[in-house]
Amino acid sequence: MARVRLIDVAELAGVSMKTVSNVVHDYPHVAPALRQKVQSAIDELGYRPNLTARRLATGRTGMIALAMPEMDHPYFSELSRYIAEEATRRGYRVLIEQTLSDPVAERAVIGDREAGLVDGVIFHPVQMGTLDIAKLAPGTPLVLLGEAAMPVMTDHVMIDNVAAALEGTQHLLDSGRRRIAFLAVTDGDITGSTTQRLLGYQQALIEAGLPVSPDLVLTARKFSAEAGGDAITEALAAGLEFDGVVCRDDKFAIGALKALQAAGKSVPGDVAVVGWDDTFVGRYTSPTLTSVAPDKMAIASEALSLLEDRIDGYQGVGRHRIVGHSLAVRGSTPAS
Amino acid sequence: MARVRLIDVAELAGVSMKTVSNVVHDYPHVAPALRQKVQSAIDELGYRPNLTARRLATGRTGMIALAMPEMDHPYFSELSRYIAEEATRRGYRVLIEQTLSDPVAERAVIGDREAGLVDGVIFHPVQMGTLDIAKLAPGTPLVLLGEAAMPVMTDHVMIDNVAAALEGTQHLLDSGRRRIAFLAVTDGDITGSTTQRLLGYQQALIEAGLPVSPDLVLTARKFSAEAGGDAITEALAAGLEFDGVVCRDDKFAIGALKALQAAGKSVPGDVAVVGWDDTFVGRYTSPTLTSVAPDKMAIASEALSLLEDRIDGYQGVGRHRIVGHSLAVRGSTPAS
DNA sequence: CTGAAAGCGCTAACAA
DNA sequence: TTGTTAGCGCTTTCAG
Repeated sequence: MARVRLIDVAELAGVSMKTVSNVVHDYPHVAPALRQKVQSAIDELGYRPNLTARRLATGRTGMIALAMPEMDHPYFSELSRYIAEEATRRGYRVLIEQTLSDPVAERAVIGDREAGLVDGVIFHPVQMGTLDIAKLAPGTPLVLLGEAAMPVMTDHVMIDNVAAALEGTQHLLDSGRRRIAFLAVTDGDITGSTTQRLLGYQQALIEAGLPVSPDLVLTARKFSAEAGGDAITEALAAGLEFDGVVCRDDKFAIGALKALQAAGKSVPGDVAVVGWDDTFVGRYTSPTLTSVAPDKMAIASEALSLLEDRIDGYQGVGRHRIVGHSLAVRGSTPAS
Repeated sequence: MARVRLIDVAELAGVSMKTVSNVVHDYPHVAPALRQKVQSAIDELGYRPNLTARRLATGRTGMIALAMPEMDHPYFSELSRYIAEEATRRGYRVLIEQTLSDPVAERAVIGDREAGLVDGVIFHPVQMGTLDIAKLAPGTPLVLLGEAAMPVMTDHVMIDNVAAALEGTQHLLDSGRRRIAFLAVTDGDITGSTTQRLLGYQQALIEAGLPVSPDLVLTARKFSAEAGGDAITEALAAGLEFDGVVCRDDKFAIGALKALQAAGKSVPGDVAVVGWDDTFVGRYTSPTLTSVAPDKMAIASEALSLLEDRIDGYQGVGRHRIVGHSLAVRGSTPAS
């Protein structure tokens, strides 16, 4: 019960604190006999080093913070898992910071009024612009995730959104679709992901010699499957014709799937659907969902590499890592 | 850059550390003039209190650990979200501990060789029995989640699995189904959730005067949608007839949905399906999934209440909290 | 290869 | 109301 300290072990073993510490840390140069004696003292007392004290002495916490909008959003929960695994592999523990896309919470993540909590932060911003971030960022090592505008001073990991959107659209074009819509979002996307994806979509149309019609860009009112579905339903009601739709997000795509079916359209027969993030859910809708698949594992490991550099003292300018992506082709698009 | 300490602020402001500390903590009795002076010194230096040092001095970390099998499993990610929110509300930060159902990782959660990391632990065990847990549990405040066998010495939050399974089965019976299967899991469920749910299922059958046939208890080989689907497919191939199935888990239910459709059975026409956990995915399958819905928010708040008691020194025997559940009726079962 | 002592930055009891 | 001082438990020079 009463907590045992290093010095207690030292006394029982009849050695100094340093020696006990050496044993605890598996230092090479300790006489076997001593090590033995110390170890049994440790066992007998049930000694467990106090991490807080160690941290104060070393200045390292062995923890990183992972700040993201929602931990139960499929994309973020999947990404978190990989980040957690990678962090564990590298000897860090993960502190979760859920921002719920709240600007105040986002500022708190990096402009934190307290120090010494974590060694570094991996942050997926939604509301904060890169300028804000650069301005507020304290000395804490920081790596940004997601599509925050490129010219940032901070380290940053993302996929090539333009290329990915182009490929997704291309896939639809390959199967003969000609009137392809894009399902975007109105608000809450300051970071420009939608813009970049839209760009890739338009580029694909242009390369195919097709017109880029603003009518075909639908916008959902919020980040939810329902809102995505509503946008589709309204477009259909307004008489818009399209035979394919590239969605900014799997959630939208799922809503779209439902809305299309409700409207009597077959997927992919009448309308083919491409989602984004290759989320777990997309494998269980019907039809299953074709989706742009960011290499989540690569995002996790790149992010941790960059962060670890910073933690180890790297002070250079912001680095940008583009990691791979692919298109997970499933039932919502015809085999091209 | 160079970190600023309390004493630096004190010197600049020409006061003692205690006074600065008072200001930082918003202590009531500080002369306004002094407070002002100290505050500007804080701002000028950009002072931010070092949490690690504070912890060492106070003995409280302000953090709790949340240990669960997989952070990207829909049920756990949803539950985590509520726990994180509740924790934030109560002033705690959440450290994530992903066990991946690995016995070694599970032991590490509570038998940790390090101390002083967190004030308490919320743990959803999969592999560890309650005896193991009780034996290993150090002085750390601990609350268990999930269906670990009841007679534990530790605090524990769960829903009434027997009753919930009974209601789910009852719902099927109400709509006239008579050959109702139960989709269980073979391994990896030491904690007895399956057993309790099976019990409720059987009880419902008995109350309805129906035979309890072991043939109707199907078992998936692992915890995945695929495995759940396979179990259904095999049962169908073996000529088993059933018009309803209660699944131990939404994942199984989702697999079942797919397998039934693949076999040409309509849902809920030919076979009605009930899932468990009322997970996000169930709202986007087709048909949508009827599912037993644990009150996740209640689980989160009860768990935190119990844990906070323990953190505050409560030493009594293990308490068990049964929180509410309901049945989210959707498209996979006919309106009764 | 092992021991002694000086911090790490903050809190809190005790004085003033 | 404000200042002084002794820890919190561990790490880490620097001697021995």
